[in-house]
Amino acid sequence: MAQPKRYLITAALPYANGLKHLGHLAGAYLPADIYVRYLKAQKRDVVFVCGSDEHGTAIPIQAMKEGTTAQAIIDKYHPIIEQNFKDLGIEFDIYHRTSSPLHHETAQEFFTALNKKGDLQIKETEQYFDEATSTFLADRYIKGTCPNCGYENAFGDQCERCGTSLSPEMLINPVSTLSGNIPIKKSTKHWYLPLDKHEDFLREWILNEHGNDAAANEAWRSTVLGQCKSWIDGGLQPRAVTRDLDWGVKVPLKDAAGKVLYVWFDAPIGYISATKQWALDNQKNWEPYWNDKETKLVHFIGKDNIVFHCIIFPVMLKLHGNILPTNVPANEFMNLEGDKMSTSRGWSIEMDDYINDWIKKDNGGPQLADTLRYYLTQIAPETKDSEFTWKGFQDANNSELVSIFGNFVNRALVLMHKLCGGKVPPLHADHLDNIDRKLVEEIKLAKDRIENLLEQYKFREALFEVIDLARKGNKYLQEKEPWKKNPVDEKHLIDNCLHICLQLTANLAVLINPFLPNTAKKMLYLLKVVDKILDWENAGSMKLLSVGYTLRAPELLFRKIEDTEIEVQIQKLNASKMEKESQEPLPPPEGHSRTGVAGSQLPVTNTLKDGIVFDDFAKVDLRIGTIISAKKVEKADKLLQLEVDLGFEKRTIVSGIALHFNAEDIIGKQVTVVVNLAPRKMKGIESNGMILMAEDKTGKLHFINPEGKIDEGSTVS
RNA sequence: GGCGAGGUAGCUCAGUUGGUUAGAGCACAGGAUUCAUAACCCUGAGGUCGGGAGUUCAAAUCUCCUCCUCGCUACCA
Repeated sequence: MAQPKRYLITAALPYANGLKHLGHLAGAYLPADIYVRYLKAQKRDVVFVCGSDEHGTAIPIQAMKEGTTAQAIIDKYHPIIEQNFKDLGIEFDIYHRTSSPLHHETAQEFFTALNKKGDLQIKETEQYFDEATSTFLADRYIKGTCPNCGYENAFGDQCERCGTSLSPEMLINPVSTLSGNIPIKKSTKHWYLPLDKHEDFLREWILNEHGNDAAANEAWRSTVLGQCKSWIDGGLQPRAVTRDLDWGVKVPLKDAAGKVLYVWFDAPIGYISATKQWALDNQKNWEPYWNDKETKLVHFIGKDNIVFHCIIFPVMLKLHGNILPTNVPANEFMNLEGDKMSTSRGWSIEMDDYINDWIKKDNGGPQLADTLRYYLTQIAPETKDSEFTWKGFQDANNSELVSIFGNFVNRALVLMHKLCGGKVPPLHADHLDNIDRKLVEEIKLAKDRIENLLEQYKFREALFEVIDLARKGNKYLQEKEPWKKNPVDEKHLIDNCLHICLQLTANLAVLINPFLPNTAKKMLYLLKVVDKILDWENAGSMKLLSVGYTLRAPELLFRKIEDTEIEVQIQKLNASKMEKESQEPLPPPEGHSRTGVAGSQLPVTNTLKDGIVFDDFAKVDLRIGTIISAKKVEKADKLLQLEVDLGFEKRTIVSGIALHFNAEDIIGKQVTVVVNLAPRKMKGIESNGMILMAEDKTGKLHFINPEGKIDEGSTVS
């Protein structure tokens, strides 16, 4: 297949409302960086763009929580995240931000182009409106009681306690968080992207052109294809492009005051505006990167972003006349020590934490950035969710980087100093044997294999090949045993062995460079050669070092990581989790953002419901009953169908507690029942009443029942 | 419940269109060695390929059923 004329590589825009963790790094930024470094070593025309995603409601809400402004929030996190990437060797050509004027213009132009062509639909809907502040309320600005778990401070889009997705209409007693008033319904106009009209295009483009048996094009990962298929088959809906909010890119129309572009619409356009800014900074033309069919566009993302990069953004690009991505090598998720990573639950390692603990310390430095890059690549969730463990991190460093790779390089240099006077020895071609020739051949083969794997985004395997080549070097040294050779009679054998080992070392520098750039640099220093050696075309060559050249004294590439260091980290992790858990109430166990790469951490406080008078309470008829039968409701995960003996009658009650109790375990239990609640049908079964449950801070449910068994039908007041 | 992705040695994972005794790395055990960060090198043990049935001369690989994990979705008063 012909090589693309140029590449545009993107990594998901981090949402600028907080720090990013190692899962994000492993999922998108690191593989993207490796790919880009490889392409650049190949001297291909490539631009690597990224930047902060700074719009959306989570940011002004974060600002409210911290008692500051949205602008202050993004100005705080944008530079930190940017610096974190630098410290970890993620080298973007530009790290832009969506709050920049250039981005606003670009996004507005994009919207206008689609709108003028009639690609957008306009719909009027009723939405909650706060009369006190004269604003339509975004989902996040409405609080109310969660219909699922009864939590009083659920947001209009999601309950932060039980994790249920909501819409503002579902909330009981909705309240505006801006004024505290009860919002009214008011009609508002919005623009929609009719995704349903593009189903045929998506089906053809994704499933046929990039399906498993795609002949000419790149086949996408099965995880990505599967998710796309699931979305398309599920039926696509028109999606609102605008919303009522004052934080974001203003809708560029006269009759759209108070409206901004929905963050999911403007964020991916951030890739384009970043490219434009890069072009301005470097006196280049950005247009071919987005418009010329000979550009290869690749999006590196985590799996939570698949729908945006494979379905929605491609539709936008197609309508706008841009090129489409050639591939979207999304990674799955990386768990941490047996549990999902989550900043809000304190179960994560932020990039910032790692940098402070390992890279900035005296014993760390850039080599420990490489150790992290090594381990994260080795366990990259390319085909399924994977798991970060501190023990695994230590093992990867100690038994692979130190023992195999670092050790080989060190042996080669030490032996060269001991046996060859600190200079690159000559090669005596007439004395080469099969073992020598085989190793030389292996170096060339390794280069080809690594190249192929990288082109297929198989970073884990590619990295293994580099280490494996170092392993072959160790084996070769063992077979040759130059330290046992007679320095006079067998000098030519010593020379040949060390000559080959040193050339191999230089090759290892070239091959490891995309993965561990700091290590490659250090190797160049030891070998006293210039950066140019790292050009990919040099891999496989046995002429990288000149004969007779003096090299530097050996230095260790990696240090060992001690058990005590690992213990400290594990303790730190547990402490952070405990600390978060002691704060009430507990954030939901999961939840990934729909636009950026990170879920947001949200403030939640316990507030009391409004006061009531006795008569209000007296309306509720509470009775004690005994569960006499219980069975799971078909086709529902959370529902149990109960029969409750209330003394005066037996009733069927459907209760959403199946995730907490087994049907057979609760038979005979006494419960408190609201008996005068209006009947309601669920899954075709009429429920006549409601079982009262208490929920502890871990989210576990408990029955409310009398201390000892009492008569059914007893009143509660 | 529906859809999607997975379930292969203690751990992390490979296994192309079904074909000889199912592979690798790490960890582990034994041996050898000492140039090297007690590192390297050799050898070995370890798996009824989640479970069951079927198709086939032959199945980790195809079909059906079933269990478990993850994601999306439905249900949730």
